[in-house]
Amino acid sequence: MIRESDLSRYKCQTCRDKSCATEKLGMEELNLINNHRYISDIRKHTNILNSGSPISHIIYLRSGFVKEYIISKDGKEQILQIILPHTYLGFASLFGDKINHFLYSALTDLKVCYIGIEVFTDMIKSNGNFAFEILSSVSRESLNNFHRFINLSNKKTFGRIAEMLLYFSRVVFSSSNFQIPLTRLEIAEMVGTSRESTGRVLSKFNNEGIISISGKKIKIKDIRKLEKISRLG
Amino acid sequence: MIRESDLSRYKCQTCRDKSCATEKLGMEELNLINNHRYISDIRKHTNILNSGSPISHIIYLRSGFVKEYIISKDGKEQILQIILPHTYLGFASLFGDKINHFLYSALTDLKVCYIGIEVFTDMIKSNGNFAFEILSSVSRESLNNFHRFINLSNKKTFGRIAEMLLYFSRVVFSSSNFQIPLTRLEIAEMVGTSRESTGRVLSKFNNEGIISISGKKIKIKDIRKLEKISRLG
DNA sequence: AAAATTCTGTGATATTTATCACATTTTAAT
DNA sequence: ATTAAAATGTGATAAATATCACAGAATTTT
Repeated sequence: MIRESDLSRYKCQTCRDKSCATEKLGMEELNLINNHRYISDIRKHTNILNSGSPISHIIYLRSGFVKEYIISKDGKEQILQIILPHTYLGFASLFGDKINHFLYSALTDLKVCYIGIEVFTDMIKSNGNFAFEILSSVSRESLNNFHRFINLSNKKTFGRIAEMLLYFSRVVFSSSNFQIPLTRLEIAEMVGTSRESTGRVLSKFNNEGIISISGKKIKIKDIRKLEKISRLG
Repeated sequence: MIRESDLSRYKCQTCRDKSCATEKLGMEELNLINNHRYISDIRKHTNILNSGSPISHIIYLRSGFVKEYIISKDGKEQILQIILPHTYLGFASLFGDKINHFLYSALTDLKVCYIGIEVFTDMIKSNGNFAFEILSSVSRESLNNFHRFINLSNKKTFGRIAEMLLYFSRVVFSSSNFQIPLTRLEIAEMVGTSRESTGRVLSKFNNEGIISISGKKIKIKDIRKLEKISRLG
């Protein structure tokens, strides 16, 4: 781990405009963060945070994708969301009991920054506007997650897979052509079906010309049809 | 609707200690709220807020129960949570787009207070500690909801009904003996099954001596067994 | 108190989807 | 390059649960 304040590259200013919660921060505050962070590279498949561990740092994801998940009592993984670049990790837990409630694992190689939580808690208490911004972003995000989850749970397998494809195409990659960083089993864990069903539905979509898929490379060919399937539930 | 500041009963002080988000407020702030609220009585089955409407007031629930729900594209209701007395309604939406995202309907007769949202936004911006309190309470609550939801979705019908019973017994009524303010259909909408399955499972629990049920009156007789069923999924 | 509406229970049936078992392919490790 | 391990596809089967149809209760309205 490298003390970032010594380096000239990767200043926080570089990340500020990427629509993260800190985009409304002033220069002084940005410098404060800049002086209290550590950068780190994390390799694919590494476990980042464990459930139940106390939180000492917020993790800012500079590049790469992370899965947030839990393990249910019967040992199955349930993926809750994919954390995207220029987003924070573990923010929501910060204001509750300061215990991390989920598991995080790197889906790809990552570049991250660790920022001590005191930096944030101090700024929140001293800067009302910043507090309000954070409050907005936390509640918006949790509302989004909740909605996505409700949506999923009202759908049958076909609708779920369709929605997952739209999610990756729109939210994660902003492209109809992408390489999904998940195995079939992980997709299943994300939408709440079995590995086999996931594969079957994906093949069916492929045969019907809705998508073309080869391994993890996916191309969405008929987004209207996919939207329709997703709507039907 | 009655301007409450004219009355001496029902001052905000009365509600302060009921473990709501405002329990850490000072006297001045409490008075501010006190001077900017309206009380209202709402009858059972009344719709309180519609999805999509802009939020102008936070609603503090002084007594009674409210269901928070959405209507999915195929017209089915999905109950998200039961709002308990001495809790706020619509708080989470306040900090995002200020649009209400859910539907709210009175399960029982209610006593509520309407408080203009500016009162809260002003206090948040001027009082960092209050902002932090609100932040904590909002994220804790949304985390709870999320967890409850994830838990449910990992279970089969038996487990879901068991969990629902435990939820009412522990969280809502703090008693093993209660009258559930929901129809069978609403229970089904809450746990994500069909009306018929709900009834069947409830009868089965009754026949096995785990609960005794007659209409909406429920008594939990074997909580250990219920917990076990809920755990198994 | 009667009528109307809503709610509930029950059996039969259809649908959906998980599970199992095994062959094949792909990816990672030595 | 070879071996080992992980991931994927496919058919057969079983399990879970929704749906339908209707009768009887309970609740609300007039």
